[in-house]
Amino acid sequence: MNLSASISGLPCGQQMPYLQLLNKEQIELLQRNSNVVSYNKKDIVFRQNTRTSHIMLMVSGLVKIFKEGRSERTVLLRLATPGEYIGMMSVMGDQIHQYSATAVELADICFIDINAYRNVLMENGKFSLQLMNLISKDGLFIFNRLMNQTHKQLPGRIADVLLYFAEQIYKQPHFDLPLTRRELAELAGTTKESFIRTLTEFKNDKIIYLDGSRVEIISMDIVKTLSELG
Amino acid sequence: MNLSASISGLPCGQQMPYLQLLNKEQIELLQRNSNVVSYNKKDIVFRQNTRTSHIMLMVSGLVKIFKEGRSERTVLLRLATPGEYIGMMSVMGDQIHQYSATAVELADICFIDINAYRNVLMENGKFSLQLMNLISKDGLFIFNRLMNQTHKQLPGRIADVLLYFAEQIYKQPHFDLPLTRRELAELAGTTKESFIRTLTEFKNDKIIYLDGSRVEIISMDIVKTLSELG
DNA sequence: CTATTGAGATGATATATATCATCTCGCTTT
DNA sequence: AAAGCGAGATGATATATATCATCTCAATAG
Repeated sequence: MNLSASISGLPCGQQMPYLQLLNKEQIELLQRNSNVVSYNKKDIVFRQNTRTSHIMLMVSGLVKIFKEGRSERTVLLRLATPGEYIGMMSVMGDQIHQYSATAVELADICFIDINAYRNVLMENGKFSLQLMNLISKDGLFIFNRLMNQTHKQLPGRIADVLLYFAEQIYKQPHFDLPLTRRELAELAGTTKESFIRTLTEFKNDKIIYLDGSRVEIISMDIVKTLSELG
Repeated sequence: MNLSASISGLPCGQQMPYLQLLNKEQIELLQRNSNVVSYNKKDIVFRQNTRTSHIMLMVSGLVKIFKEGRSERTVLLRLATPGEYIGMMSVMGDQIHQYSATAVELADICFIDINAYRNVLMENGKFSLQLMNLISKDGLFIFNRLMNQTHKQLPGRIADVLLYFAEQIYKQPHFDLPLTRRELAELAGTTKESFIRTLTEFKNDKIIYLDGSRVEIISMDIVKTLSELG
């Protein structure tokens, strides 16, 4: 855990999904066994191949989840936003983190003791089923992203990245990219150079407005078509 | 559901994972609400984009799970063997099958009523946690496969396919491939031609013995090295 | 205040692998 | 028995994108 991360006594508050399915005792149990940790930009939250220690829930900020391979090859799987669990699949799977996470911007993350959480799961079937639903959806999502990477070519993948920010992260067609070109390339499954080139083409073709990290999608239709045609 | 599939009255028997965590009533509830269906080679078990209807558990045989894209592009995700659930992530996720499944060889599959199964999950926390563990592992597995496809080049991916059969499916270095070259290519994320070429190179380099569908891995070390180097 | 570093950008070139075109062989169909 | 068909195999060619090489510019460091 990074030294610059600071521990605050705040409870996890309202960010936990399906909180309404828990009773008072269960909520209190979780709150007694959780605390919020703040991470500065670029701080490491957890590292691939380390043991899982807590359930982690995003309270605020933005965190990138990525898989690091030998020799620089890293794949950016997704960005996590407030209200999302991170590393849940590894916690529930084989207890070893299968990917790493670092803060993209100032982020507060709620750490919940695994045993307390498991106890709640054990005695609350509805909550448990909903968590299963979340894990499954999360799996299917990353899944689709990787499938697209494998079988779409560049323009389609770049379009996917733009749609990801517009639809999933910022929920509007104008936004500032929170990542470097290199990271964006890792998200699209390509190289920095190829990413830049293709994005520049989009700009020249007036599909998007582009200035530094500022992006404005001019023709959402064309972006969607590019994504669909692959 | 395919016409040539025949329904037998047999219960799912001993194939269900973590059966020992269930009590007598729970086992009986599941057995009353399940039946085994047989599928012949090439029969469709379920089709992508259809609604999920049952929990499905492999009793015997071999089934391929794949994603079909427009224009022939299909990706073979994995093969399912006895004791494995199929389509579980979709059932627990958004209730729409995200991929298709067909029998590769004669297969018996146990269909369990979703509601009965959910009831058991709701009242049995330990069983529920184990299922979460299975779903998570399944997700992590397919992840790794797709990641490898995205970031390894051909020889590494072909080596992965050989290791998949040797280690996961048949658990021995000599086996008969149950799939056509085209399907194997879909499993490796490449084309039939490229797959054949690379496999032939392996043969010429005496890394494997190859005759039709018969494969014998001569140098497991080299195959593993190829897989690791990507 | 100069020097260094890293991000962004763009052109030239290399290369892995897809695509296209055949050919054979065994099997099913008529 | 002839004809058609799909799987496997192999060569020739095309092409998307990675790689390598520069250049600029702004930010950070000494």
